[in-house]
Amino acid sequence: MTTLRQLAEHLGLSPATVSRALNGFPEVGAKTRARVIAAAEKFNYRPNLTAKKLATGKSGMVGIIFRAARSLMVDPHFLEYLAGLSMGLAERELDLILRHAPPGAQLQSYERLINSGLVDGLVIAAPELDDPRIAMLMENDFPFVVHGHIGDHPSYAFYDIDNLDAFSRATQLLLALGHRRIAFLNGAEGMAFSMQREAAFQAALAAEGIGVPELFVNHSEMSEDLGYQCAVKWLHEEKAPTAILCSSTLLALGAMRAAGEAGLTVGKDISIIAHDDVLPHLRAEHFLPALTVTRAPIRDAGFALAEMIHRRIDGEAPEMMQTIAPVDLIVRGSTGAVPPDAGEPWL
Amino acid sequence: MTTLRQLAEHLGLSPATVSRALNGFPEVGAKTRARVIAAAEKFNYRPNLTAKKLATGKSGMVGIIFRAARSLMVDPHFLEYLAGLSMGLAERELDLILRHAPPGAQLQSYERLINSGLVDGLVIAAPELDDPRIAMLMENDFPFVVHGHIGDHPSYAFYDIDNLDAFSRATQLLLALGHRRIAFLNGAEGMAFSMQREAAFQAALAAEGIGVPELFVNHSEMSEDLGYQCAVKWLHEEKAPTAILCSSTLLALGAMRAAGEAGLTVGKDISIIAHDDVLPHLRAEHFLPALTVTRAPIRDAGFALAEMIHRRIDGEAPEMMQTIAPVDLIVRGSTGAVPPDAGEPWL
DNA sequence: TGCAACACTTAAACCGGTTTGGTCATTGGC
DNA sequence: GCCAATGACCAAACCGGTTTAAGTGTTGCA
Repeated sequence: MTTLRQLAEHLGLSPATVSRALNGFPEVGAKTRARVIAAAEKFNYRPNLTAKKLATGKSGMVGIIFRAARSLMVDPHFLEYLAGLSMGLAERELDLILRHAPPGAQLQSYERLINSGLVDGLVIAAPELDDPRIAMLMENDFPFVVHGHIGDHPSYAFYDIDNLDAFSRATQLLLALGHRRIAFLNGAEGMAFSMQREAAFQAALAAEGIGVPELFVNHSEMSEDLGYQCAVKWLHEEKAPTAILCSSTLLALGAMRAAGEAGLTVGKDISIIAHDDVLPHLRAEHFLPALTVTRAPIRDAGFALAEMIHRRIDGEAPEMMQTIAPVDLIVRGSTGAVPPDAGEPWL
Repeated sequence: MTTLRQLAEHLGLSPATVSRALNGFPEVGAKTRARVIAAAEKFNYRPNLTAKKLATGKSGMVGIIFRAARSLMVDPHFLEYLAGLSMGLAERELDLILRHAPPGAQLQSYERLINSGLVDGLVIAAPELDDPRIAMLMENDFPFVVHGHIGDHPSYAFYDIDNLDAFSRATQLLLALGHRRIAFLNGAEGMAFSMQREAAFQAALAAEGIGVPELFVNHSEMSEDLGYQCAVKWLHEEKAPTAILCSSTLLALGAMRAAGEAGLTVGKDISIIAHDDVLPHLRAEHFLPALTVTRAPIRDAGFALAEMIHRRIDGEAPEMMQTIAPVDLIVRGSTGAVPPDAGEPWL
């Protein structure tokens, strides 16, 4: 490993000049700069990032903390999110440090990470109401960005999708097809996005003058078998739903399995629609029948947040960085007109 | 942010003594140490990791590089692997830095990362025959561990599962049930594990005096729809397989969908068995029927590799760290005796 | 009492970069 | 021809820890 000093000595220059030459400072002569760059190339010189960081005070790294149990990490969406984030950061020559924190010690983990000076900024996900992490970061004036948001005008930088619009339109589509008994396989209780989605769903139903019994709104993590189990239960009810709205394609996959098993043809006997975060290994368009979805690749969120945290680290104000991304509605074969004899609403 | 020097000044001690007191050196007086620790606590002192790293030469970080296109990152298994790794590292107070590299610039990315001095060690996955990354790391004498292995006695530290045993036993189970037309939905071509698995499969068949046409051994990435598509194709053949062996539960999920669609009852008309890396959101025991599998949680690999890289960084020799983990065979409902009229082997 | 050994503590160098505050030649204007 | 401005470079301080080598002050033994 070549050091700056070795390079300088070899060139008969001072470390200061070499440093400036490589970092593009104007006060270096053109031929000197050329010599320096050539030598750096030749010796395969890479500045020691640790030293650089200590000198500049910038680490060039952003942190992300995940908790293990019952959380994002078991959720395959997290991987796509991480992929986008990581690729976005790579473009900006930032590194991602991924740290695990036990569920009990969340806040403490964040504090340790920022106090250690290891990272310039943080990316956090799944904000809660009065999130203590956010409060702490604001108080310390530490740069961070959030995936998701709560409230109308939070004072932090965030990226979210338009959950309200997505689930309004999805519900309206089912209503327009004549469905009156629409069940909802939602995400985990208490998550911001779940709440937004349910609000949209309920509002769309209410606009049509109908409602849904609590039984038919399920909150759970988003996995295939939880979707399946819940759907099985619903399909055994006397007044079974004629349509199921799902917060995730994984839930929809389970629901479709339950429907098939119950002898129902999806898209005809029962309609299924889901929100699709786009998991490359499990694509909605390859479901059978192809799944009608509201679509917003979660990888995009990662990309966007990478850019945001970069700008935040550079000192830009968070108020300019609040994105609510639009969501596409893609109608495919899994939704169809309600069967003629099953139009009775529950409420 | 309190610094060591501030702490020292406050205590009326030199930075050297404070540093020693906090790091447990024996030459510090007991009462002095107590005072120092109390003060550190009080001021919420956290050593600046960057400075520490520069001084000691150890960064306390290990790196993992993933490539995006067509690779692990789209593979949900990677997430579980990452979870295990990250949790294992956290226990050892090591951090994980996750870097993305474009498919074309793999080797270069590894070189940059180790030259920058950012990480003490690397974890690499999916080794290839004569892997240039491994050659480079060996040459630079840089600590690294590998997920998977090639050849009988590689000279690096690695963790792998016993693919040969797993796929031998899986194939033998199907043979014992009377199956003679067994197709194989394998992982991507050229991957070490795919090759090992196919070798085991072919050897088990050969031991019974039978074979399998090339058509019925498919290599692909491990996703639900690729499994589905391939299985559909197979089930339309005149001499369709009576059993399908899968390299992943995702492939099996697709195969089961294809079977159901073709009107076949899984476990009776057709048997399906898979290797299960244990994806928490998609559990084999919740398939319908429950999936017979060879089982080895990939999260365990992450844990094990975290410990290994820690020991490698501490200077331990790689020869002592070569684990081939056993695999469980769990028989469930997706495998059953071959149907009476379909026993003819292909070859 | 004198000297060595021992237990603590400290000053200063170091890790490898960046950055401040010069120095020394040129160059240009008048 | 003189002085100031400019361009190109360098010495040294700095970031915040660790570590070596060099003290201190106290104790133990002759």
